[in-house]
Amino acid sequence: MTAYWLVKSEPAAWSWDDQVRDGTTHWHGVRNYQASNNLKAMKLGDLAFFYHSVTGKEIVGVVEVVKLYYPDPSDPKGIFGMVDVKAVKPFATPVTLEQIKHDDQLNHLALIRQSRLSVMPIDVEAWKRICALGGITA
DNA sequence: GCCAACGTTGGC
DNA sequence: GCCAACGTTGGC
Repeated sequence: MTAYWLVKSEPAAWSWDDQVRDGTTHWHGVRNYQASNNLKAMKLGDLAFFYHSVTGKEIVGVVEVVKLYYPDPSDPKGIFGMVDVKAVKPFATPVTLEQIKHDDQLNHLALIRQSRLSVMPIDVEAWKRICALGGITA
């Protein structure tokens, strides 16, 4: 059973274009227990929305989990881990934070309620709805 | 173990 | 650029 997620990245640091160019990458740098626990819960083949935070504030594409949680070598304390993700497809139309905030079926998401969380689960209904808004098939 | 101080994220 | 939210750190 595929689970669905959302991961955030500031495009100035790491953008969807960077992700597409490099294909498969290490989702390193998470330094928050809740986000890290979400990474830990990801399974191979799970899908995640790729969200541009700060600049853009919109979901721009879909990535797939291709390697399970393992230690993040960039964490000097060796506490946090990461997964590997691969670009799957871009949204035909990016779905903005503004849209999600004003959508009765979507404004329950942690993206709105917990704005600082950088890795979060997305329920199936919300996944389907956002895919529809983005002009892609779920 | 509490809590004040501090640092970071991310929307506005 | 500001600041609210909130997680982390460290003194006690």
